[in-house]
Amino acid sequence: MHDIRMVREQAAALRDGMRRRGALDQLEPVIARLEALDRERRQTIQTVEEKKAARNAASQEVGRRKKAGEDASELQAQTRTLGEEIAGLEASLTETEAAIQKGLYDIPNVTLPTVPAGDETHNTVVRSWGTPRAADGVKPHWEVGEALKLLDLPRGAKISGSGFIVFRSAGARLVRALMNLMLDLHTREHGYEELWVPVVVNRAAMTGTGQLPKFEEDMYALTDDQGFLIPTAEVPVTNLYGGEILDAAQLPMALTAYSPCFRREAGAAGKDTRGLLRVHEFDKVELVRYCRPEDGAAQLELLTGHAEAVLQKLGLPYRVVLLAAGDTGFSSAMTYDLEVFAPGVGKWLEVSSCSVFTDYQARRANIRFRAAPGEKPQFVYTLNGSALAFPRVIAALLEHYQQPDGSVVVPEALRSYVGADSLR
RNA sequence: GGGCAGGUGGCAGAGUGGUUUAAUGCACCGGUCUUGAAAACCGGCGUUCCUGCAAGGGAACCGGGGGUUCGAAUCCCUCCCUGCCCGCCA
Repeated sequence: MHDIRMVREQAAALRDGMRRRGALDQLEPVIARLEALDRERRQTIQTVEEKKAARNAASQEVGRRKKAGEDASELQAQTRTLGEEIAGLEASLTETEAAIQKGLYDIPNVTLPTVPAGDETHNTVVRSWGTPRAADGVKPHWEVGEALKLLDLPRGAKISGSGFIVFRSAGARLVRALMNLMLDLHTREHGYEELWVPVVVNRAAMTGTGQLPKFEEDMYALTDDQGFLIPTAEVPVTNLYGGEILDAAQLPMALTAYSPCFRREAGAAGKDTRGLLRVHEFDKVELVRYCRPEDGAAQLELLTGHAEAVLQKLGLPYRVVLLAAGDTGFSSAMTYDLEVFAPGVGKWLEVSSCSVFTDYQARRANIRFRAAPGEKPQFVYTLNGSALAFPRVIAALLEHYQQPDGSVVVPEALRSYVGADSLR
């Protein structure tokens, strides 16, 4: 969420940001309305506060007279009228502020200057690592997975629905191995604190990271109780310090958590539905960082490197894509996608999305820090990235390391975790 | 799920309708004193919003929301959370 002051004082930069996302035409009415609402709000506040000051003074006078045994009924009646006027003005103020809030929720973050303008055709590959394997003869992961009895897709669909995966035997162990490999790497070598968090969160948390109110239809909601299943550990982890003021010494903060992730994928029916490419429940290790504003860009490079390190450990060829403004997520100011090559399906698969949100999320979740004692609190910058999402990594492993005899070689770094050199 | 007790500033902790601009202590910051430090003393000590070039002025905030009243931390309703007891349970 933007500060209304952004609309008031930096309207040109805001409009330019929306233009770079290709969203200005759509959002211009929202911005114009916000400008009007802001003027209206401030005017109402002035009036209401004058009346409140008058009421406060009058009420005190009533108290004084009563104490002195004098009559105050006339003054009381006047003050009552004042109170009624205040109530009316405050009701309209509440409406105005709700409208402002709603408008602000509709405006995405402004991307950093280094982000190319335009739609996804302007995404740029900034670097790549490893050599993609030639596609010939490589079977798609769902075929290998079923042949080696690592996956049981039909039974997953039976007990839960399509898009819910059952892993079994070495496949199940592979999931656990990936979790341990990634968490060990991030905690031991990258300095992250490990968290284990609830997968059910409340509406406030979902709003803090920006999933709500705009993307409610993509979330699984509990019916008998309030609450949502998290679509990513970003939600509980980023909101961990919501409403708090941190000490400067705590920054940068680096947190990591494994969690299952639940996504309805509304509107994505029929797209990449085979195998592990797009599922409703999957596992992921997430990285979250909080930092000072001046460190935002550097911290994004650092975080992206931590996600890349997992792919390098696994020996999977990948590329780093800088998303253009129009393809950058709603709350994000700059995003790198990590795409791993899966020769069986012949596609680059997105296994991570690393973003810096500037103060956009922090303002929503109200996460601040005090740079020095006595200074005013300011919003932190938040960052996050998957490192990594499991299913597509598993798909890439089953395809990239596939052998002519149908077996799959386990990459070195994973062997002690899986307890085998190859899956056969 | 039922009952009881609570939720006040960074922390502790007063305050049950009107000089409360929320006492007091601790912590923290500045100063005096000191060679330096400690102690002592003096001063400061929150967040948000509106207004103003500024100095300043004003408003709101005692778990959230609503109500009663001229006036609410204080009374009422409701929700949330914490602790304890009972019940249930992996």
